Formats: sequence, C-alpha cells, structure tokens
Amino acid sequence: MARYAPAEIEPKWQRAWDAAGAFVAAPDPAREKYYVLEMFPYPSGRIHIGHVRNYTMGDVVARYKRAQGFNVLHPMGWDAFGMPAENAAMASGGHPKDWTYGNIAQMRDQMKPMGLSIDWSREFATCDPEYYGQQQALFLDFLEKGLVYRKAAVVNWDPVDMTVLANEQVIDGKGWRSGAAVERRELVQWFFRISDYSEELLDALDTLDDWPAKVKTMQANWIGRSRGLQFAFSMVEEAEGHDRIEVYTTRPDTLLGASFVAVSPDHPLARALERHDDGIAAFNAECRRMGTSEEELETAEKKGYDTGLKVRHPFDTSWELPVWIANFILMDYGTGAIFGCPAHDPRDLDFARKYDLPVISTFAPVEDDGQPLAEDGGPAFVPPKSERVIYIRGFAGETEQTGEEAVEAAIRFCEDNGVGQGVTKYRLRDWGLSRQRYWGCPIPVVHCDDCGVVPEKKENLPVTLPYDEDGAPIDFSVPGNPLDRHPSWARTECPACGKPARRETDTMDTFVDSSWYYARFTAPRAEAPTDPEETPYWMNVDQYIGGIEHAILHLLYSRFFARAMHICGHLPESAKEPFEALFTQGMVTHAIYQTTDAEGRPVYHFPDAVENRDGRMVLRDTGEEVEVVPSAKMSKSKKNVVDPDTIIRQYGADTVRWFVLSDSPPERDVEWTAAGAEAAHRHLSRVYRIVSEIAEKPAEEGAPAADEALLREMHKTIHEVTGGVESFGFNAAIARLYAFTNTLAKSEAGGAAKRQAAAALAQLMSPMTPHLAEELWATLGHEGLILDAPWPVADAAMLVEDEITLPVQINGKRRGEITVPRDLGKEEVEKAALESEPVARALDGGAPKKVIVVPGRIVNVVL
RNA sequence: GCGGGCGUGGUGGAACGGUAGACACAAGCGACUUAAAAUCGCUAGGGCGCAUCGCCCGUGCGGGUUCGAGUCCCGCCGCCCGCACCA
Repeated sequence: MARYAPAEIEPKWQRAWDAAGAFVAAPDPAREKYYVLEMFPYPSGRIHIGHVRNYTMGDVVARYKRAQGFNVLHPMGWDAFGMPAENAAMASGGHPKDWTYGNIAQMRDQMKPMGLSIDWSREFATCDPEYYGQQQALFLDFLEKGLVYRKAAVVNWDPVDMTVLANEQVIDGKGWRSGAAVERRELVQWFFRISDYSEELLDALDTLDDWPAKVKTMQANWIGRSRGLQFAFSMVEEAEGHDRIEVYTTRPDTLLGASFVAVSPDHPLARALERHDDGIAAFNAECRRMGTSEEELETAEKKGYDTGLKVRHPFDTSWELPVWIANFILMDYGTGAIFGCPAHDPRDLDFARKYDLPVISTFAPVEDDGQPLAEDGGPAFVPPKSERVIYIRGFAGETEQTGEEAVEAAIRFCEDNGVGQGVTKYRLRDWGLSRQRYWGCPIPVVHCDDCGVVPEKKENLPVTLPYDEDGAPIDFSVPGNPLDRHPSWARTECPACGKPARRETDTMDTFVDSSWYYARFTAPRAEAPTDPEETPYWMNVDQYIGGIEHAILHLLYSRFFARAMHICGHLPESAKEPFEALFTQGMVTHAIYQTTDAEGRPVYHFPDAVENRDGRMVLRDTGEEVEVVPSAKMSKSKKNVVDPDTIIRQYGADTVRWFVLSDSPPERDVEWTAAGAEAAHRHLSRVYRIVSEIAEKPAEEGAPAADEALLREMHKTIHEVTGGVESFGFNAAIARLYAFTNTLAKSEAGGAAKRQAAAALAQLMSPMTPHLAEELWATLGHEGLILDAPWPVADAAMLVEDEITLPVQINGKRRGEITVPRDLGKEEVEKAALESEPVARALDGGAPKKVIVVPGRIVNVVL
C-alpha cells in the first residue's frame, strides 16, 4: 500500500485548485458572501510560525464557509511601509524598496506551499504606488471634509543623528543608535480628528456583538469618557499674565481635600516662568529629557518644583494652595493642570509625602465609622465610585453616599455657586500621522510662500517616493530625512498659483496604511480608493483574525477610517463598523535551551542542536545538559525559533496546519514542540492508512448494530466538529476527530458504513488538512474536488441516545451513577437515585434533607 | 504606574455553575519481528486502606457565595499584551 507522501500530494492538489481558479473571488448577487481576513503581515523577510497559525485559522474559516455554500473572499497583502526597511538600509546598505519587495517575494514563496485558499489575484503591498496613491486621494478628501488639520506637537529628537525617534527607539532617555540624550522638540504636524468621534466610537462598541468583550473594554478605557468639573483657581498674585489656573477634575467631591495645584512642565504658565527662573528652567529641561511616552511619564519617579506662587481655594479665599510644576501631569489631558488630593489619589499621596504637603481626607470607609485612612501613613483611600462612603469634609449631597452621587452633587453645587462647569471629557487624543521618514506614504500637500499649505491636485497623484538621488539609489547612511535633503524631489509648483513651491516631506504613519486595506481588498485595482459596485457587495469583513496586540490602536483607527471614508462617499453607511466579528489569537511559543558560559552569561542553542538522552536535554555535540525554559515567546536572539519552511519540507503543510490548530485553544499561546509535530504527522499517516484500507475493501453491509454504532458516532462527530469550527474551538474539533479516527479504526461495521464514515472524516478534516482530505476523497472514489462538496449535516435523530448515565452526588461529591431512560421524569430519576447502592447505604433507612435533580445532568442528594 | 488578560497531572490542554484531567505528548509494560523501525494493546493526578472495592487531598495563594466552584465574588502572587512615532 502507498505511504502517506505529502511531498507528492500537496503540490498535486494545489495545482488542481489553481487550475480550477478555485479561490478567485467575484461578486455574485445570487449568493451570500463571506469575507474572511487575517491581519496582513509586515514583510520582515521570513514567515514566522505565528503567521502560519494565524493564516491557518483564517483558512479553516474560509474553507468551512465555502463548503457551506458562501461566496468567500479571502485575500492577502503586505503591510509594507515602516521603519525596519529604513533601518536595514542604514545598517547594511541597499534600498528600502528593494529590501521590501525582495522580502515580499520570499514570504509569498513560503506561504504558497501552505495551501491557503487565498485569492492571490487581489494581492497588493501598501508601498505600491497604486495603493498609496489612493491613500493620498483619501487624505485629500479628508482634508476637504475637515477631518485632518495641522498643529504643533512634541517629538523625540536625537541631536546627534538629527532625526525624530520612535518611542521604542528611546532607551533610558537616550537614542538607541547614537546614545545621545533625547530632547523633546515641537514640530507642526498633521492630525486626524479622531477625538471628534470619541463618543460615537465608544457608544458603537455596544453594537459589536461578535467582538471579544476584553477588546471592547480595552477600547472603552482607551477612549476614556469621564464626567468632571472644570474650574479655575484664582492666583493670589498675577504671574506672567496668568491670573488664574484652569483645572479639570473627575473628583470635585474631594475639593475640600485639596493640598496643592500642579501644572505640566509644558503648561503655558510653566513655559512662561522658565524664561526668568533658572530653577524652573532646569526642572522643566530635566522633565523634557524624558521620552514622550505616557508609560515613561507614569513609571518615572514623581518629581515636582515649587514655583512659590499661590492660588486661592474657590470655597475659601483665605485658604491658599501652593502651585507646583510636576513631571507626571500630562499637557494633553484635561487642561494640563490639576489640584492634588493626596488622601484619595496614590500619585498625589506619594507627591505630598515627598514634598511634605498636607494630607486631608474628605471621605472614609463606612465600616470604620468614618475614620480617615491616609493621614497617619496609611494608603490613599480610593474606593470604586459606586461604593458608599462617609463624607467627613463634604459640601454637597448626603453625608453617606456613593462617589458617583457625590461627584454629581458637587458639580451641581459648584455650578450653582459659579465655580466652574460640569463637563464630559475623553482621554482619546487626535491621531498624529506625520512621520519624518522616507519609507512611507508621502503626504500630498505643497507649501507655497504665497498660498500657504495647498493640497496637491488629484490628477497629480500618486506623489511617488523618489528611488534615486543624483542618479544613484538614495544613500541611507547619511543622517536626516532623505526626502528633506533630496536635491529635486520636493521642488514643485504650487497647485493653486503655479509659482515654485515645496512639497511636504513628511510621510504618513503606517497605521494609516492598515486602516483601510480591508476596504481596498474589495476592489484592489479600482481607479478610486474603492468601487461602488464591488465594495458594498463584499463589505463588511465577516471574520477578522489577528493578534491581541492590535486590540486598541489598529482597530480603533480602522473604525475611525471607515467612518471618515463613509463621510467622503467611499464606503456605505453599513460599513462604518467594518469588522463584524473579531477573533484574537495567541502566540506560538517554544522552549529556550540555554547553558551558561564561564562568566555565567546565558548561551542560547537552536532546537536542532539539542537532543533528549534518557529524559535529559543535552547538547548533541558535547553532551552538556541544557536548561529548558518552556513556553517562551519566539525570538531570534534566544534562538528558540522554528522555520515553517523546514517543517513543511519535513512533514508537509497539512501536518503543520494540523499541529498549530491542535492542543491549544486558538486565543491562547501554543507551544511548538518537535514531538507534537511528529505526533501530528503520525496521526495524519494513520488516517491515510485507515482510509486507504477501507477504500480497498468492498462496500458491503455489516452487522446492523456495528453499522449503526459507527454511523451514530459519525453524526455526533459531524455535530461537534461543526460546532467547534463555528466557535473557533479548533483544538476541541481536532480532539473529536482523533476520537472518531480511533472509533473508525476499531469499528466492526461493514464496508459501506465505513466508507461513509471515512468520507465524513475527510470532509470534516478538509478545512484543516485540505490536501490530505482531497487525496482521501479521491481514494474513496468520489468525483470532483472535496473543496466543492457541501459540508456534511448531522442527522438530529442520530444524536439522541435512548438511555443516559447520570452521576449521583452525596453532599456535592460524586458517589455513583445511574443509567435511566433519556426522558424519565424528575420523580422517577430521584427515586432511582435514592435506590442506587451508594445512596441507599449512606441513607441507611433514613430520609435525605434535600434532593436536587438537574434533568439530563446530575442528581445531588443532601444528607 | 495605569488598562486588559491568563494561571488545571511530568507536558500541551478538556470541562452550558453539575462525574476535574476528554483528546494528545512524553513515560512504562506487553504483542508482532531474527532485529530495529513502523504498527497494535494495556497502565497512568497525589496519598491512604481491611485493594476488582472504598476513603482523603487536589485546578497559583488566602477568604467568600452555593445543594454543588477550575468556572461566580473579594484580596494577594506570578506571567503575558497595550500605553498613542514598533508593526
């Protein structure tokens, strides 16, 4: 008998699918469509086993939906702009364009053998001028609708490399390449008005029924709606033209616990003061040496500087509070100034203890009869706002009330007394899209001395990136932005007046590229961003699959973009929420094998260099024992990577696909182990052997009981695997398929029933192991592709058993079981349970206190 | 620091609030074989006992709700993701 030979059957069936044009999608109004999309990859050069898992999951969905009769769209492309290409050009020469397209070619070659049901005719890269030209057209439309504007914003500036740094390039306040201390610099940059949509983006989360709750929670917290009071402290003495400091607080009920006022180092008052005060100038300069990321501000040691200025408390003009500059106040949020209430905010409490400022509690726990907590070295008291507390320094509402009630009462009180207004604010900031880099989509505007900022004419799009400079490919080893220093690229004429003018040399954030690619896939060659005929048919994405790391930014930006594209007429109203269902998958991890060198530093070893000798993991060459760190994120530097290419060559694509789906639930991480891959391969070989044997034998009737038992199992398996695939329970579906394979192997049924069961097995496996499934289908003598066979449907009558076994508990612990007819009444079940041997013995003639019968589930006897 | 998630045998994991450990890996024993590979079968959370049957313990730690908790609630610990210029 022939052996399972994936190296032969996989290319064979891939050719058959290609010849049939099976995956080329075309709109068909007569059929219901289904759009499956996996987050497209960055072309780093090699596909990663994590990609394999991601695309396999999408492929299972695509193939399953296809078998159910849907017109499936399953495209693939490349998120191809971004810093790694420029970094590579700087590090080892070459050009970002060549590097990127070379990587794309390699990765496409690696992906093709996986047998994914992708419509490759729709492939594009975001760095194709045909794509980014349409993105520039979108930008111009957004500009016209007032969805983009310019304002000044701070960036990380590396004074040695003369370049803007990303947050990840700032390490301990220093540039990653130059090591120079990073400065904050202000540049005028473009922003999308996403914050205008805060309320809508927040409220619409409720309509996303098929998104994970955790993603919706994360987005809701990120948008951060808050209700608070905005008011001003008047200054005791005017300074630098400021006679008041405007603050925003979400806890106006703690106003009588105020102990200081603090402003951001970037607050206008702080900036004015630093001009005449060396101490403040030095403090602000120190604050500005920190990176711009919120994380860094929040984790840095809390520091402040007393300006010596004082403000008056709004309720008591004789109560004066000091004004500090503090490094943890964000200029971007609220008004860039706060009042500190140390008793009810851990940060303020740290600050107050450090600088010896008063701590005044305004409320206290109910259970301690209103004893304040923070005064004597205790922690800040910050209960949930829904919890009732006792106000010891309240001024509005009841003495005992919840924080929410108190905040509303305080806002009403303040408004009635002319101290500020209640306002709703959002944490979400506008999206800065300007990047001072080469490898991105050029922002299509022109700066004219006479006309100012002028949009490029649409007929002049795309504004393409220059490849060379004075005839030679651009040299990235020279510091600075190549677009900025290019001798001719930026020189153009003003689209308005025709005079010589200069192009914008900033490019767009790569998040812009990925905020609409899902729409472009519906009409990838259209002469406009989308196509009014094709786009409405395919939109929305029915199932989107990707990593949890994109839970906030990418998904929020895409939701904003879909709205903006709708406003500009590029998407229908119904596409404002472009992703109907979202699934976030886990990572693929792998053990790290490490030894230590003479200095005690870790030395990492590739999995190939390690072998198992009598249960100990040792280096193949030296026999030295290695330490095994399980389930670590794959990383080249730790050498715990596996190359999908190698594995596919060794075992075939179906084995890899089967393995990455089995064992671990898709939303969780899965650990790649050689033994697991080996086992997956053994199983597929076994299925091949079992089905081949069945195909060779005559299709005759068997013993009725054996035939029925096998077919019952088959229908159960169809039911459970279908449910598993529907609910992303791929691991559970695979476990069921293992069990069914065992049943089939041991079955005494006749050839006819076995052929039927084997065909069902092939079909149920076809989304996961499509090549093997085609081979088995043909082996069993079926005409045509299994790809085109309709998904099997379980016969409901075959799923129901006549008798069921119920566990019997005594006091909640399992003590036995009873087998009863399926629809036996509650009383009879109770009777049977009480008569069962363990219960009768425990009761010893007595009566139970209580009997709980959960029909079809369990009986619990309480003694 | 803030927001979100996860934690179950030697390992990956299963389990609508209802028999904890399905299914697999690794391991051990056996069959087949001259032998090996492949294949097939069996054992298997820990402990105890008057051992074909029964008891106790057990889902990161400590409490709680419930007839019943891996699952729900509160408080810890550890790890992972995000924090707006990484993609």
